[in-house]
Amino acid sequence: MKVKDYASTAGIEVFSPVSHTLFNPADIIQKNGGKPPLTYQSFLKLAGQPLWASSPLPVSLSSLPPVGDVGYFEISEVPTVEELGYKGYGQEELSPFRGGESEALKKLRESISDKEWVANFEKPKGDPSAYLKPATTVLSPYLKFGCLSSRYFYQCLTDVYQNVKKHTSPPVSLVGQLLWRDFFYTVAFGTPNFDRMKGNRICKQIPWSNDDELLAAWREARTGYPWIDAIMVQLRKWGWMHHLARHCVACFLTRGDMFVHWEKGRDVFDRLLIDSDWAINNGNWLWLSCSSFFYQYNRIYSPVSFGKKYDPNGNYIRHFLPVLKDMPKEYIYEPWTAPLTIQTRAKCIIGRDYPAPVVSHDSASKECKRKLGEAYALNQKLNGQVSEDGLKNLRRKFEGEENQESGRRQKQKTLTGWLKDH
DNA sequence: CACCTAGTTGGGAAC
DNA sequence: AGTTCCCAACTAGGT
Repeated sequence: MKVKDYASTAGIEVFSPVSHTLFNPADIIQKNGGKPPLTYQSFLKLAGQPLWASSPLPVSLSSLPPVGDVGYFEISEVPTVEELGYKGYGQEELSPFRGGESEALKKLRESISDKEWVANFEKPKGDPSAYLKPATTVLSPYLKFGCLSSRYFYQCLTDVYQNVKKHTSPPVSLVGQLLWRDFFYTVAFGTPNFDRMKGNRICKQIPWSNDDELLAAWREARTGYPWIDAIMVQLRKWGWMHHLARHCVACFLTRGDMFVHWEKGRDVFDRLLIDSDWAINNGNWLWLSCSSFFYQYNRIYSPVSFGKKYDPNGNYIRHFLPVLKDMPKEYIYEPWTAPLTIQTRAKCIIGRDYPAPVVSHDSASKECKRKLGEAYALNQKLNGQVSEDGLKNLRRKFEGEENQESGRRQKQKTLTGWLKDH
């Protein structure tokens, strides 16, 4: 199919009529003076409405290329799972998600058929422990492989929004999720060495440890923290887990507990996720490791309480870690605290049937915070980001706000507390 | 009905 | 899109 034919059929601009993304990253970067926007909000402002979105969806294409017409390349056989290096996987180990465009469109229609659900969608409010019916659309693998067009998805969502009274907005809405995807594509496209720490101007330089033992325990789902290990089993078996579940394990590997380099975790996700996408995967590892975009390194996901608040009974853990299925719910998130009689009754002795924790979250997370604090201070010094004058300005601004608010507030915030929010 | 106590909930601040 | 601690406010039930 010729680009011009498609464009005239679709009634859209001749430039980039077909694309993997909603916007052209180069356009956004150009609008921003040559540098990619580094916050979602600034990205939204630059992006605006996509030009093609006001046109009706193309209902048919004038022509399709003959099967096998791929220009200079020969079509080769689709490699088998074994040929791709995934040996020893039984049928029950395979992802429950089927591939292909038909499946993608079926899933899309199912997802948008509940208009109220679409209108009220708010990420990250979904339940990461929901596995019978995931809290999100699970359309990411189809977007990644091009089985589903992000532009078509966008227009379908716009149609739903037009037929409801009110709907959520970016960043939390469903359209907001597509925009997150374009945000990461744009930054990734415009940032040299985006996929590594060294030579990457937006990445904090942090002296991550090189502990292969800890990395292996994380990768192989034997950290001793059932919430973490269950997520890693879901990753291995399904190739997909909920957004917040990914947050928990990424935080645990890097800045939360193990202090292992985010590039190592990135490689594992890249290999095992069925939706792994270079820009989005690297972007999220930069985010979760507090290397870029997000810098609140004190906010650490608890490997115990985070999952518990969604799934107090531990059903998710019981499903993905059957060895713990008879552990009483009082101990299932911290089985090493269960008395031996309970462990015996649950047929799960810690240290024999299921590992003891490889790190103590309490001390490990404190140590991580300390190291991040040091690394941040060093980065600041090296980059000269906060000069003496800059600090004075911040102090003046803080005192100004404090005076304005002191009338209606009894307690005073400290300067350090305030600085963290600004 | 006043008063007490234990337990729960919600918001703010520190880390 | 963090967790924990603390305290005020509130509830339920008992005396």
